[in-house]
Amino acid sequence: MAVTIYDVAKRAGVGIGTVSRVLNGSPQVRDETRQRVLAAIEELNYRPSPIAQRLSLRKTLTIAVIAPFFTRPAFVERLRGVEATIAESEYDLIVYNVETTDKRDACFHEVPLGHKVDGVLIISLSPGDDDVARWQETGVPVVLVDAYHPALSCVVVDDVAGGYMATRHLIELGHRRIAYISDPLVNPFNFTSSRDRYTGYRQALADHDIPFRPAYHQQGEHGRAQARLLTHNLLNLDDPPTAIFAASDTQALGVMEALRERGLRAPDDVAVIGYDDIEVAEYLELSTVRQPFFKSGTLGVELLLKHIDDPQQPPQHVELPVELIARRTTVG
Amino acid sequence: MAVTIYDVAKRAGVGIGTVSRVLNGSPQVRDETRQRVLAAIEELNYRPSPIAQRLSLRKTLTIAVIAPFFTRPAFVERLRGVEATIAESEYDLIVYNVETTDKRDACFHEVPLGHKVDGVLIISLSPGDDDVARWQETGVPVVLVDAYHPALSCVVVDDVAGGYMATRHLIELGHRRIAYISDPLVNPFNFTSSRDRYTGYRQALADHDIPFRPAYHQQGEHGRAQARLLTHNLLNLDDPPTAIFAASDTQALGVMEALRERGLRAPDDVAVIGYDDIEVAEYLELSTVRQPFFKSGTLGVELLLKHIDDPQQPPQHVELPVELIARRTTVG
DNA sequence: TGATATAATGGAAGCGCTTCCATTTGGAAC
DNA sequence: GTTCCAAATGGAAGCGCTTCCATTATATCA
Repeated sequence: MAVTIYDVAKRAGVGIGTVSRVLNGSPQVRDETRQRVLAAIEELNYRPSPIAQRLSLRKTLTIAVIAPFFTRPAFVERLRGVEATIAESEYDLIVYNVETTDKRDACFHEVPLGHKVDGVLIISLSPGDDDVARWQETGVPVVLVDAYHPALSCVVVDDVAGGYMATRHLIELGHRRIAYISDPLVNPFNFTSSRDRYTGYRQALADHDIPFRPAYHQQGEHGRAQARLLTHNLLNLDDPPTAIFAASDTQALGVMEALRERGLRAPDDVAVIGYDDIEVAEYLELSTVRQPFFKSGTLGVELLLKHIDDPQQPPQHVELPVELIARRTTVG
Repeated sequence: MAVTIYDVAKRAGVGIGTVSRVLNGSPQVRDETRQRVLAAIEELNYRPSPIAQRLSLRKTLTIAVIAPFFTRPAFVERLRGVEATIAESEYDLIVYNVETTDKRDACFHEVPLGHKVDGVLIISLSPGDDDVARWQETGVPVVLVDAYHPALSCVVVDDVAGGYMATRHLIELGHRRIAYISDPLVNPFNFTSSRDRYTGYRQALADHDIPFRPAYHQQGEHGRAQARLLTHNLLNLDDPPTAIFAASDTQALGVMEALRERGLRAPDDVAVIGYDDIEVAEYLELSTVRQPFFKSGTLGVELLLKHIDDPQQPPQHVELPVELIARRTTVG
């Protein structure tokens, strides 16, 4: 059926060991022999079986990415970075999309144990100590992107600084009544970014002697629709905010939608700033905090490959900078 | 090191054949024996090696998806459908992102030949006859989503009908000067959707006795920025269009941007309709043509699995319906 | 020219499974 | 207690590689 190394060996009149050596670029093959083998490979259109190689090498040569694709719009950009880096390596990329906590738990349990992959990259999902302990035992390296655990290599952005930046930006524009709309700070997926940005928000307020008003922090399920409702809550207050910081651009869209429904405009009536700098933010002239998605993906893979090469490698924590992008919805 | 089937066999006091039978749910194992084996598996926390299974079974149990992730925003939704369906099967999903023609050619050449996958799903990329012929020889089934080839199973939407629908919608609103902005009809990736929608556009015009004006068809590289420039071209005409049909929502954003720059509004000054119904279209109240992305992904995988199960399966061509979504930018 | 070191080569063993075939076991029927 | 058949089981072979070790060819030196 398929051409094997034996066929090539026979055709070239050599042993299979020699063919293997040629395949793997071993220097100890006479040049003339190498040519003969190469010719046989060519003539038979031979391709070594990756499965057999992997069994023999005791490596899977594949890396898994576990991510909540779709609950986070910016995910694609990160995945793109991941794919680009893996494509340059000898590894294959296999992906698991997590949209429910059940699937997450299943992935956390099975993926690193299944002898299926040499390493795991987890995006935006925070494992528990028990998960991490279990993974350590298997010896399969795990790297986190946009999530944190002290025992694992992580690539994060400084969301506290980002939250601070966005809030300070609004303060510097003269706002004092500043609201924050976010995902639930405590949520089943344990997404931490909303929480960190909240911390930055609170710090900025404190540093500028603006008292925090609990009613100005509205949390609800991620998404535009929910953010719209939360915004209406805010605008119904006796003392509505003059500026709203949304924990993501998607949510900022919901804010804008609510404003539109009330005939209000940004920034004149209410200033709005989002987070992520997703594709449409520029078109909408939405102020935001940009984070380096692509870069975080490439960096995550690079760290993971390092851990695969050298399992002794101590965990490394990389923090990527965020950048304030001031556009019309805050500065007019 | 790792626990193997031999360890389990020894522990359970049975032969490896029996362990394998238990693993694969063979009925011919005495119940008491099965319990003993199961217990041993549990105690040793054994997981069979997928690699060894695959080598033995002569199957890779993996499926490749080749797609231009990022040049097409709606891709994520399709990938989501693909992942969801594969996750229910015993297969793994490995992804290749194609952003250049070189990478595409490399993928087209190597992926189906490499003994790496049992099947290939290609999204939005049209292979040539030579590619297809080569694939047929290898016996690895290939299914196309959002692309077409007579010899392959395909899942497509009726883009001609979609283009027709959008154009007729504008005509019914009283427009006669209707422009079309699209990707280059002839392009290195051989994307066909712009071309098909163009065909629909031309047909609708013809059916309603509206002469086609070449200047009303503007083509340029995909993307918002380019569409914006093309729109300015249109608006600079002596006789500018009163309605613009953009081949994608992304491009429609560029159209809207250009209108905004000129102080024009949709639909009063110029009506605008896009294509795809991407996430933000609703927020922007953009009229558009919706296509079932998720469904196309699931269907593509289902077809592929069928071909893997039965290689004799003749190619099947599925056409999914599109739907006109009329919103503010056309109907006010 | 022969002895010896070195480079090149062949191929068995082993990676961890599945499966087939031979063998054993357990009962049913007498 | 036998006989016989079906069910249950053990384990060798084989999947297609890599690698190690033994062997052979080639080169070097005296």
